[in-house]
Amino acid sequence: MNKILIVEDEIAISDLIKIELEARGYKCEVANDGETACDFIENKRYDLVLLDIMLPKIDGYELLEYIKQLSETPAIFITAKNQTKDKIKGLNLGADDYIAKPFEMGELIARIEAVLRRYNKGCEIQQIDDVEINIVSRTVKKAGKEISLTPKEFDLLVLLVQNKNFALYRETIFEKVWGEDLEFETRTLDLHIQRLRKKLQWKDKIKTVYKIGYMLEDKI
Amino acid sequence: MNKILIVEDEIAISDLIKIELEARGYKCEVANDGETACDFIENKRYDLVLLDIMLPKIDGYELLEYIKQLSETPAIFITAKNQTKDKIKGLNLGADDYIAKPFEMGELIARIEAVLRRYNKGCEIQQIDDVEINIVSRTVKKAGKEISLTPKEFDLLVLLVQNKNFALYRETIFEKVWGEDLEFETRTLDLHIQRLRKKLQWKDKIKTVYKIGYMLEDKI
DNA sequence: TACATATGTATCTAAATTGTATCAATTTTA
DNA sequence: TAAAATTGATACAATTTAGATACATATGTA
Repeated sequence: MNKILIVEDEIAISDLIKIELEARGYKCEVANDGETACDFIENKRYDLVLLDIMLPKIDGYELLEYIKQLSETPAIFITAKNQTKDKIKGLNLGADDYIAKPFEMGELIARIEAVLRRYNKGCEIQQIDDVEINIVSRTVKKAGKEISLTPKEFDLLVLLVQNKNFALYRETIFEKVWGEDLEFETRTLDLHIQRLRKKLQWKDKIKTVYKIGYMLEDKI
Repeated sequence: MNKILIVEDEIAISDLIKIELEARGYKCEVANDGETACDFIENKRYDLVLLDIMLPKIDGYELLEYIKQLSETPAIFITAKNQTKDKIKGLNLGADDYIAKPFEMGELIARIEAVLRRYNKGCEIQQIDDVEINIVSRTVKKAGKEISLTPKEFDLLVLLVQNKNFALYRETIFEKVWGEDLEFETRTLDLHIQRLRKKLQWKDKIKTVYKIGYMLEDKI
């Protein structure tokens, strides 16, 4: 399930987009001004950001730069002005696409899907330190040597990697890896973390966030 | 046999890539500047182009546009700069993937294979080790000697080959080979895998991905 | 009909994965 | 600092899954 942040000051429009996207199975959050958007971006993880250029206080360009500093989250610009200048400026700053108001909802969906598809391409292989994770072949190598992980271990690793530097709640991890069909108050998750740490020799890299859950730390 | 064009002005690097790729069974040609590359692209056919962005005379972006005008050949960008901007620009222009110098050769190979898989270069004849699979005549040879496969076995083999190094879910295999009209919880698939392994002497090459399904492994 | 081939079922066995129980270590909190 | 809460470590048991084998049912062929 992809999570999309909609940054748009016109509530009529943001609501419309939200409804349409949710009908198509996306999970949406709305920020009606730049500050709220900043706050969301700092504290949550999105798969894509829809970004209006004309915003009160902080404008879309600034916001985009900020997003790109923090993460690799793709962004699509929305603007009222159908000006080529804006288009160029947006794309140069790192926007992945651009759509002008008024737009057909179908076109927006198509663009969102194109961008998400494009981003997922590059994600078949993830590299963290000397560990290479191949998501499609479900194999893991450390320093070139293959490490054998069990399915649950692999799924857990992928979740951690895809949310690196982001503390994940035990609850969230259970939901994503086990699918909430398991009792919550057991030592199962800890055990799997333990096994991952051992196999990858990631004693310190997988951090325990006391009373919260776990996090994969990947500083530059 | 896939043909790859390497466009890279640093001869040390282009040579290195060439050697590694040829060791893995790709046929390679090298162009050390944009003009030579143009010339090659006009006159020959490639399955994939590796494209350095920083080139003398004609740069990688221009070259990519030119390639995409002429053909549907997929392209992967190589660049020294690990800048998000470049990444976006490249992908927007139609690059299929992106890799930053310095890179692990293994990662480059994986990305090349991912792109080729995506393009599904529908080669009529596929070669895996000493096994030659002719998809149109539906015949299989191992070390030049014909192996007789049943229809289901052949379909299964083709599916595995066309998705090599890609873990296929049991469910997916059932869907593609049997067309979901078969009970899911049986040992049928396992049995067919077993028969394929025996006939092709591919005990280790067809890997069991525990709790997931099967994968044809074809590295190096 | 008898036979060969292809394909699926049933069943048992071996192996791998996953979870439970328990206690030790660590961190927080009072 | 002591008690409480939380997480780490270890051993083991239960469960799940895939491999192997024998056999059954088609389906077409001589």
